[in-house]
Amino acid sequence: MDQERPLPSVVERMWGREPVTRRGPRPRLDLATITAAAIEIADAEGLSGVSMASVASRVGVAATALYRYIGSKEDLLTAMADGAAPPPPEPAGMSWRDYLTLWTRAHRDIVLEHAWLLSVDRLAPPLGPRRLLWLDRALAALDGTGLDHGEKIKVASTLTGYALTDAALIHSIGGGDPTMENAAITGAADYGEVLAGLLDPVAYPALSAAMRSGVMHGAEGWVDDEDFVFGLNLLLDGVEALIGQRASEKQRASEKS
Amino acid sequence: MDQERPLPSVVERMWGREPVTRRGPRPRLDLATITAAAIEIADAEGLSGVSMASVASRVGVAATALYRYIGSKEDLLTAMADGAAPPPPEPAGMSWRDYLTLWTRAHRDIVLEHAWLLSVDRLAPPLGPRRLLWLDRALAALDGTGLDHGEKIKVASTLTGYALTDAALIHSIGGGDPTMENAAITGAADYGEVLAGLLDPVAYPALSAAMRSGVMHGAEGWVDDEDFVFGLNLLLDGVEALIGQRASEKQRASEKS
DNA sequence: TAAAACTATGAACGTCATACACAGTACAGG
DNA sequence: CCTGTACTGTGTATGACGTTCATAGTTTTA
Repeated sequence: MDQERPLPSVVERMWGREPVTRRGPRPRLDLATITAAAIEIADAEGLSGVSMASVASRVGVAATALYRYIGSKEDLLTAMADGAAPPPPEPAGMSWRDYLTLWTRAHRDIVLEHAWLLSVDRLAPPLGPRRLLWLDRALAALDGTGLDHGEKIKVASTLTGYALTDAALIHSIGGGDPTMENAAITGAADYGEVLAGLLDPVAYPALSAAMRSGVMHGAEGWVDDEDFVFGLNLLLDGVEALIGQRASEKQRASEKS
Repeated sequence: MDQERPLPSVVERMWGREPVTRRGPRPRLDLATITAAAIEIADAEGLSGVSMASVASRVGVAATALYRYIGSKEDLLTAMADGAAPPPPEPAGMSWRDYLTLWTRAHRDIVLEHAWLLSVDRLAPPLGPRRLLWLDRALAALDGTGLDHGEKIKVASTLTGYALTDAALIHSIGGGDPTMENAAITGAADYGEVLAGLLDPVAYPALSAAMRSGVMHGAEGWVDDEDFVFGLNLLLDGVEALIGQRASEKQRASEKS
């Protein structure tokens, strides 16, 4: 019943806890170089280019050698998802709102730079050191707002979800990377036209009205930073309202005493 | 240059546009029964149980017969993602806010019932008839709020993202389905403990403070409906503020005239 | 009745993740 | 210094899977 839970060994390795034995040949690899290689491949060729064989050959070993470091390909993907995150921006005296805006946008940009994250990230709570550092900074930004720990975490995870949603939208509509894999739609204009052609105005009254109105026509940037800020502000306005509510609660309590 | 864009043939078939030829043996299948079979398998065994062979055998044909109806497994997954959506709730005289709350929760519940959607859904804009019906109803609920079409769409897509985020959170933390595939974490209590054990309080000050505070301890429902409503209200408060802003703009314009 | 158009089949291929036995290598203790 | 031990990378093998293709069978059209 201690904290001696086995814990996925990949997670251990992500935290630098490589096994401590000093016997046999010195390992030629470590988890970091493996994941770095895998990330490079995924960035260049998409996730479908990432196979055990391709990663192994990039780091110069046989395919099966990787299994000395990771238990399965799933583990590799988990490690990649953490490894793709750079250090978070530091909240150098910014307001919580400015920082979280910056934080969320940066988060989204990472996903856009590594579009394969959209296919890897199951939105599961992170366990790797890099992703947790991001979480930490978001919580830190909310210090002094009167929110409790649970609320802060929920705010952060909601913002994470928003970053992912926005990235997915930009990627699937505007993007059109050459390395894109599920390129169902090639541009915003197409999407609007296709929909307009498919929709029965009786069964889909509101949607076909929207399509006829010409939103989404004109591919150039109907999903742009303004739209990102738009949706984000919906959230942050809500957060701000909550903070105000907590503050007034606290004030009322102090008046009472 | 007409709207005669080829359009993924799966999409055509999702809309019931099966080819019209009347020669040769009558087809024994159609896309709907194939996707229904695939969805049943995915619900029962998870996404990894869904192979061309397993789906084909469930509908009683050889594996390769499926390729008469779908171009690839990717197409099958696309069709599954649409087919898993039941008809949306109808806004029987509800306020936009009540309806969107209902809508988002129902959306999330669908994802929870079909957890494999988390791995299939790339958050790409939908093209199938069922998913678009959901979108239509959300837009319809926002009629009369003064928002323009683009804003309505952005609100709906933000809510979609929120539903997915929340479903992912519940699934990965609380869930613990037997059919779960990437069961990295088995319960909320574990998550908090594991994190508390891993974190260096110096490098992760805010996060380890949160962990020490005991949030996330006690697996029973730290992610519950209250939390869902909490985050959702952040969003809806923002939407409400926007609607108010649009309304006052309109009023000012009419005063001026 | 014959051709045409379409359907399902079975075999075959290439790719991939992964298991396993083996060979080589470095440290520990005598 | 030397031997055992524990660990690392390799090669081969296997089974599952997605997909292609030629073929045989079936229904409609002419």
